[in-house]
Parts: sequence; C-alpha cells; structure tokens
Amino acid sequence: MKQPKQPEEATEKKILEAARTVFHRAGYDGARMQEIADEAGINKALLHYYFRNKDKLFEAVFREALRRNMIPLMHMMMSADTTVEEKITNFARNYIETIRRNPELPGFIIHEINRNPQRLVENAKTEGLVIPQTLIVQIGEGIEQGRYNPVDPRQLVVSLVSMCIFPFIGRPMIQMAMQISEHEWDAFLEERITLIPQYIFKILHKL
Amino acid sequence: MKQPKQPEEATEKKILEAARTVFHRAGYDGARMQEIADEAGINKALLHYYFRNKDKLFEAVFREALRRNMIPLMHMMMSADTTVEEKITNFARNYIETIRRNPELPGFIIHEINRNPQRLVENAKTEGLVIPQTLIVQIGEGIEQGRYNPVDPRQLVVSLVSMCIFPFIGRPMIQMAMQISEHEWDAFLEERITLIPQYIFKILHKL
DNA sequence: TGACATTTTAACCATTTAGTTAATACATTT
DNA sequence: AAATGTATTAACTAAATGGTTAAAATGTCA
Repeated sequence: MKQPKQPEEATEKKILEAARTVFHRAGYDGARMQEIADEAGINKALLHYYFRNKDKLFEAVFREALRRNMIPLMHMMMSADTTVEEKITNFARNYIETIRRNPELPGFIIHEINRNPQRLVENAKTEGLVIPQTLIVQIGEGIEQGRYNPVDPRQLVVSLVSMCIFPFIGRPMIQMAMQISEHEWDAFLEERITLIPQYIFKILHKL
Repeated sequence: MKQPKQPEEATEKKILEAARTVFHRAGYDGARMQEIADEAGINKALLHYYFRNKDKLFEAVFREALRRNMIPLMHMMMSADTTVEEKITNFARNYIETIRRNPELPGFIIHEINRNPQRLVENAKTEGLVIPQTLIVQIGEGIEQGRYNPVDPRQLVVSLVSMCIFPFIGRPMIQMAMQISEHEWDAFLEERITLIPQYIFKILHKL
C-alpha cells in the first residue's frame, strides 16, 4: 500500500528541492515546515529525520543559493587570463542568463543577508568565499597606463553589479514605472546583457 | 499610578513609529505584534484598539514607506520645468541623501512587493502612484534632436535607479566583496552622489 | 526466513502568536 | 461629584507551528 522506499538519497534531494522552492518564495520567516513537507510529498517528521530542524534545513538551502549567486561574481573578479573587457562582458551575460532561470535567487539572498548579516561572514569563512580583486587591480593598472579614464574601480564594479542584479529584485517596480508588460520583460532583460557592458565601456574608455 | 493619558493622537503616532521600526527590520512575517507593543511601550491589546489587526497596521506602514521611497522617483520622472541633466543630478542627490537616513527602506519595500506584488498594484490605484514619463519623453526628444546618443531611455533610467538603490540593499555583500570598512562606507556613498550622474552623462552625451 | 538497521508515518506535545474580553483608569461634561 | 465616553490594561483563547515519539514499513544480509 505504501510507496516503495526511494532509491539512495532520493528523499534528501526531494526535500532540498522542496525547501528551496518554499524558502526562496517565502523567506525563512514565511516558510512553514509543513509546507515544505507537502511540497516534497512526505511526512513532516521526515524533514526532521533528514535535517534536524528548520535552521539546519535553511542553512543548506542558503549555502547553495549563496554559491550559485556568487560564483559568477567570483569568476569575474578572478580569472587571471582574461582582459578587463572580457571579464565585464562575460559577467553580464553569464550572470543575467544564469539568474534568469532562478529569478528569486538574488532577492532571497539579499533579504536573508540583511536579516542576519553575520551569516554571510560565517559562510564566507567556511565556504572560502574570499572574493579576489583581480579585476579591480587590472582596472587600476589600465588607469595607471593611461588606457582608461581615471575612475574609482570599486565604484565602477559596484555599478556594473547593481545594473545586473537590480532588475531581478525590483522587477514589479520597474515594470510598473517603465510600463513594461510581462510579454516585453524577457526582451528587456536580453537587451541589458549587451547594453550594460556598453555603458561600462563608455565610462571606462577614453574617447 | 498609571501613566496619564497621552495628549491627542500621541499614542497612534508612537504605535506607527514602533511598527515602522519592527516591520522595517524584520518584515511582515518576522514581525511580532508583542514586539511592536513593547517597542511602543504599550499593551498589546492597544495595538488592536488602534489598528484592528496586523494586516491593517502593516498596510499603514507599507503605504508610508512606499510614498517615502517613490516620491523622489516620481519627482524626477515628472517635474516639467527642469532639464534632463538637472532631473538626473537632483535625483541621485535627493534619493541617496534621503534614503541614507532610512537605509532599510528599499530592502523592506522590495521584499514586501515580491512577497505580494498585487499590493503594489492596489496601492498604486488608491494612492495615485501613476508614474509620469516626462523624463523618458524628454530623453527621447533629445535623441531625436541629435543632442544625445541613441540609447533606450527606459534602459538608461533603470540603470540610474539601479545604481542609486542597490548599494542600500546589497550593502553587506558590497562591503565584503569590495573590502569597504564600516568607516569608509559613508564616504563611498557620498562619492556615488556625484559619480552616478557623471556615469549617466557619459552614456548619454555625445563626445 | 528472520534478525537487524534504516526509513517513513500518524499522533502527539509544548510554545508561540494573533486576536479577544471584561474590567479599570482617565478625561470631559453636566 | 455623578454620569458618560474614551483609552488602557491584565488575563485569556484558539489556532498555528516547530519539534518529538513510538510504532510500522521496508530493505539487507546471514
């Protein structure tokens, strides 16, 4: 009568997927253990069997989200063998195309970090999330060599990242203010992939 | 023995202030009516006497937050008697200096809008939050007249707004990634007030 | 097959939380 | 000062919620 036992680890996976869905939509405070259990199609007690409590389950979801969100950023800031221009172009495309498939990700992470900034610090330690400054340094060198306008590299990078991330967290506001229909939204995002690097280069490059 | 009755409306004000503090910090789901009562220094039942329930109290806080956050935006997009350049410069200064005094505001609003996008639509109706497109039109005209580069005005305005708002919601991430100390943060923000318009003009203005 | 370990469930428990009630304090008007 | 309406409180209630327990189902392997 009962379902057969799941093959190896399948349950844990189902739980994590369900937890991701619910936590991403509702945040830690808005998420209910019962809802996660329902979403996973299992008993609530089984959640506690696999993950001792809500905190532990959340932590697993948060860690994965952080990784998924930060990896494109770290890749941009690091990879030694690309030019400034390549890093910026790749980042815009890479980030927007990746996050597009999980558009609630940035909002989730940012909300949870602001709810408890300490968590970021601790995860940074254990997960080795030290963000390398290669891009910043590279821009600095370009300025010294007179190839770029004398901008503050940090301000420029923050602007780049802002322009890529904000549309995902501010979508309803943007759509309303700019009168962009649901139907137009995808094209609007797509356009940004190429526009944002162009903007940055206008700021960076000497005329 | 008991405190004397408060002068006229003072209690309602105290409650709203306390509710603002708590809701802004914790969001709707994270806020506790008891916590708000404590913060206001009153009995929990008094909350329900002034505002029938949590929803009604929250709605009051949310409406005020929305107004405070959107007014600078609307002012920029509207005011008939300023140039494109003035609108952009004023907005960056006005928005950053205002929000700086309530840095949790954008995060609060964005989180709550994403939790329930419908609320934005309804508030827009009742509060008359129809955002005028004067700035967009003005930029369009400037392009037609050959004074500006042929950019998409909406993309440009979204970029402007992104650069102004994101630092407030992404602060912990930015500080960590860019290695900006608490002490340096204020100066970093201050710099953006003038930098952001410069960036925008580089994109907009013909060389 | 049957003993043993692992996985899953139903039912339960303790605490928290939004909201209510009924009584009390206070101010105002007569 | 008595009467009346408003503001405030302490104590309570019902529902929701995270977590537990003990038993049942399932798989493994000697």
